[in-house]
Amino acid sequence: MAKLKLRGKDLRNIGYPEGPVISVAITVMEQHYKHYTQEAALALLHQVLEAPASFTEDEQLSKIAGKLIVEEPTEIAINAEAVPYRVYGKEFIDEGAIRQMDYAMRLPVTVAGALMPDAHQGYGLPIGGVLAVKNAVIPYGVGVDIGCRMCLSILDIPHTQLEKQASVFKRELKAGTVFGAGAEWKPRIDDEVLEHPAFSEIGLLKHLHAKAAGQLSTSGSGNHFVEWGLVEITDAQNEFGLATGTYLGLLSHSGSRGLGAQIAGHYTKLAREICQLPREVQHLAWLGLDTEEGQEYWTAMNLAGDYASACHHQIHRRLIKAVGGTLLARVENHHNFAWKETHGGEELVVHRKGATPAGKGALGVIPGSMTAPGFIVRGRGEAASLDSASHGAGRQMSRSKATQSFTRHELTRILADHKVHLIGGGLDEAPGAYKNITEVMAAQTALVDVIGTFLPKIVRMADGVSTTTITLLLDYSTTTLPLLLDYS
DNA sequence: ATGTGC
Repeated sequence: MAKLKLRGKDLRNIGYPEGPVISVAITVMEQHYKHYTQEAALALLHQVLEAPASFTEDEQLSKIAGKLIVEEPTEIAINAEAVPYRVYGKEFIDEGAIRQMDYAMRLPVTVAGALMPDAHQGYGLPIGGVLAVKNAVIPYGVGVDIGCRMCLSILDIPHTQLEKQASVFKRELKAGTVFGAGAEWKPRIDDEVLEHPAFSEIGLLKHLHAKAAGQLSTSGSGNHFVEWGLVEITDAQNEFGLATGTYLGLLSHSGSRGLGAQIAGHYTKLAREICQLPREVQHLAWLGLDTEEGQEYWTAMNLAGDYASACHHQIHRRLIKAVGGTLLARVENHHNFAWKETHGGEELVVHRKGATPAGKGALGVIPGSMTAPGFIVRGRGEAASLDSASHGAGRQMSRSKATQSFTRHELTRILADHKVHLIGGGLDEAPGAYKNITEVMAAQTALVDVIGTFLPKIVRMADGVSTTTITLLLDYSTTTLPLLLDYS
């Protein structure tokens, strides 16, 4: 019987890639499968090529499989050129955010994007980044706090009561909210969002139901807040049918708490396994919208959005009831989310990571800071911004830099000057850590029209002490914690 | 942003 003779060409013909695998395969086959016909040898080699992972235990074929697994291109290339995109308020935006956006615009799935004037560096997509992609969703294009949103209630209580009855509003704000990582509201609240079928359909969500139930109506930490303030309606043609003038308002900013954070963490890890990208863009790993994983993320993301909304509604319901008010109008909008939208005649997935939806006529709230007004806005539907606007003033200083730059005494002075009462809050959230909201708004006059403003008066935030301090205090005694940390 | 770990 003729001895087996293989040539590189034979292997390339059945799909073998160029490289060392060719000679390794020829050597292995000619030494250990020499009694095989060429046809049988090539058939076997084809099997190894199709599923190298299933031959890793084979003494001889594993040598070929090993080369194939190593050589298999695992990294998805990004484009050399970025898709052009519009930057609003470029003079306010740090280089890091621009660099991240430039990278995002080079993904093969990217179709369009824009950068909002409050942009700053984040993980993967910058905060303030808008990214429209084809048939995929990027977990870190949405962000860790899925469904983070604003909710404003305008009440029928005369605005003068806020000063006259300040102690009542302060008391109820403290009694009706709870802040901090891991914070729970007790006793647990029933809400129909907890009955959502996704909680029983997706394994991860089954596991998270108890956490979600415990944290419903809580506010989290960082830049999250609940505040009483003065609404000034300036547009006589407002959608609420309200006369221009001053109203009492309740404004909250928070997201999907541990539920959303766990969903984000789980699916971005999964995306990074499935979609291996160059180091610079590894956080932008996506899930195909038509894959099981992508569909699961989409369902979970939407659940986290509904949950974040439910949290706001429960907080507002509790506080409005406590002060005996009636709702006149409400404005609510997500600013960390992805939507299926049509742009330029194409259905795309639009990620807004710290960006306010501003399609024509869409209402939203863009907060300022503790001492600067926020804005009630109506979207203008500007195509170049992909129907988006900023989600706030944006940080001009990192949390650590802000903590080093200000003293508690200075913060107290600034708050007093603006007649703002702060419960909790850290130096990392000091007004000076933020960009000038007036300048940021001026950079996006093409994106939104202003209907009115919201001026914070009684603000509650998480206690902004260092993580180390919290750990020490927790170790020391859980029961003394509220007293030690309450700056009010 | 979360609540605990390259």
